Amino acid sequence: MKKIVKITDVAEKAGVAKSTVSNVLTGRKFVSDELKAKVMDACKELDFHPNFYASGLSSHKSNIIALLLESNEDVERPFYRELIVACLKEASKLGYSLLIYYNSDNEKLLNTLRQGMAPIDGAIIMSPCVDDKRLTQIQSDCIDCVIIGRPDGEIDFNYVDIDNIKLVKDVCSQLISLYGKDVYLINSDYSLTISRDRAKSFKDICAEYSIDFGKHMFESKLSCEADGYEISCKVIKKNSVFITANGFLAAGVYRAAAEKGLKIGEDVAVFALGRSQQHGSFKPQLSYAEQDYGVIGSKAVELLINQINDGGIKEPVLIESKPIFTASAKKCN
Amino acid sequence: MKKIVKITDVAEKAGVAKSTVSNVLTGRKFVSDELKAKVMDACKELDFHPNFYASGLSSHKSNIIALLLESNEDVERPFYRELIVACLKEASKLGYSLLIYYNSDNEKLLNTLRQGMAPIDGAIIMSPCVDDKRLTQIQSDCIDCVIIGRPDGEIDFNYVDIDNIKLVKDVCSQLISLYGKDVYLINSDYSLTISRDRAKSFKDICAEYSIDFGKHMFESKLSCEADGYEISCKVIKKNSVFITANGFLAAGVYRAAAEKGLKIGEDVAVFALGRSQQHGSFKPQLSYAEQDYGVIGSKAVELLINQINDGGIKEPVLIESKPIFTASAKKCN
DNA sequence: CTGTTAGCGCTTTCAG
DNA sequence: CTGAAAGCGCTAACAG
Repeated sequence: MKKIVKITDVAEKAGVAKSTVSNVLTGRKFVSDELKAKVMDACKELDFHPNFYASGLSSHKSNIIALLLESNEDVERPFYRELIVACLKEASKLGYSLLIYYNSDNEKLLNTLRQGMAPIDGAIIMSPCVDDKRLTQIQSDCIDCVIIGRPDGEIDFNYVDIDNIKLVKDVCSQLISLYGKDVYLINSDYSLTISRDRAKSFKDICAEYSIDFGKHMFESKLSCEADGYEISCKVIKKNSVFITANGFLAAGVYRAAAEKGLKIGEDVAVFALGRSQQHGSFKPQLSYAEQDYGVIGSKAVELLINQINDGGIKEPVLIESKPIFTASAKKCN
Repeated sequence: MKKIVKITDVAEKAGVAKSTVSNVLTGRKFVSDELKAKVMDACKELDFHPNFYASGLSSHKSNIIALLLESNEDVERPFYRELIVACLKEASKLGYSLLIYYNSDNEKLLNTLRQGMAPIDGAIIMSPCVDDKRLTQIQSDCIDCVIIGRPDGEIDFNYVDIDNIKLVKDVCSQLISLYGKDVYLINSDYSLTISRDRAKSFKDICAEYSIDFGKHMFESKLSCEADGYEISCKVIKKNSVFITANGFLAAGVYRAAAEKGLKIGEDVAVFALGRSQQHGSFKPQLSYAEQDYGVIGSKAVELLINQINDGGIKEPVLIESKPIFTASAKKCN
């Protein structure tokens, strides 16, 4: 075991003060070029490398950011793979390493956010991880955080989210212009902020086109095929348009249409906003919103590191997603 | 900013010694259940959480392992995505978090391995990252490491690698039994340990089947299509078998066969050991070795954490890969 | 700019 | 088990 060379040794070797060495290394105070060179030389000669824990203990800086993933999420999903790699690339571009916490129990996960509990300067939190009460509680002495997915309620965090409002608006306008005004939104559970965003946007559209919002918007707590079927059965007719929260609900619409002898794409248009099922298995192919998960990750990292450096600037980022119109809305092509 | 609660506060609250609190928390010394309970209660009440840097400074334990990726590697490749996720899952299963270093310059990357330079208990190193001289040099006061890919030379590190010896042996035997003994290995650069492993294995096969190793094994420094073409042109005939280091070389063999009017799969068999090109573009489809990158990652993590806990046990792990025989070796099906 | 000094919060040791 | 005290290696504050 080699003797550990410390800052004192360097100072001695270079013939300067210990604090000067520290100042050179951290760059926090001005040091003349001459002394700087001396110090650097001594560092090289002695093969000195600062101790991470010691400098962290006094400076509380690690150049590491964390990505917090809840244990109940399946990191095998392509979404996570993309997200992780994007965060990694962006972080390293900005001079940070990426520490991933996963699968530890969620309370521990959140404790990680307290000052000094983990070797991190900031953290990116996947939204399902956010237990609102607990976060609010921790928030007081918390490190910098960025949330992926819009946080619920009044929590004062920066976040990156899909621009659901714009997506619903764009998709609706497009479909209405081609199929007419008999458009329905089959939404998911209202407890999700995403559902409320979609509803809000749809309400605006309804106002614009004089559509009766109350009769054209449905909430499906379970977001299952059966719900999609049941809901659409009641209203489906030629030239109906269904915008569903996900593929399961869309599958229900497909069944309803088949039963009524309506052809998807020709007579009825279907569009799924979220991806929760193999879209490939739909016949005709299901229209959907394409998300660039990589952008979400890199934006989140960028935002976080800005926040770490510049202090508390809060400016949420919304990522546009791209509607892909396929055979299930063929008039759009 | 809330007052930071420290171990002293807990001790006071619980009415015990500071050192007792530490002993309870670290579990290094026996403490009676009664006191333990008192301490735990006090921790809860005061919402105490140990400071990472401070405990690291004295204990040098972080429960974090690192994955070191060289900057010149493209983490977008599926291989890395799989590897990262597999490491993450395995690490968290064993109670560790995963810190990924990427894109910093390689010297810094390696310095990370020194004791106390980074908040990590061990590291997994992707093999291309290993500058042998430097590693040997660092090795003396280095944290626990596992290398993915067999390290070159006499470096005393644990590693996880593909079982190239077995792969070549299996593929050769299979092909020889169906196409005959006119089998050729078009190998890549001998400076790679993987090439030497393949050659070694092929030599054994040659001995077993009385094949002239010198005339049946070729080294291609560039591993390009042109090399594959040139080399195979000289020897190709009906019932020849070509085992190539990668898809580029295989492409050359395809061209040579086409020129001689030999049908791939029927008259000539081709098998690519490594994946370095879109195998999908080959007609007929190219046979290849399928690797489970996830297994590589999780084995590496397992090995590393064993090493961290049990000390210096060194037992390299070889991962079997699975030959996939497609149309380019159709007799095998 | 120097040089000293006082921490950072925890672990460890050692005598009681 | 307690209690005091000595570090871990660095940063930061302050008087010179």
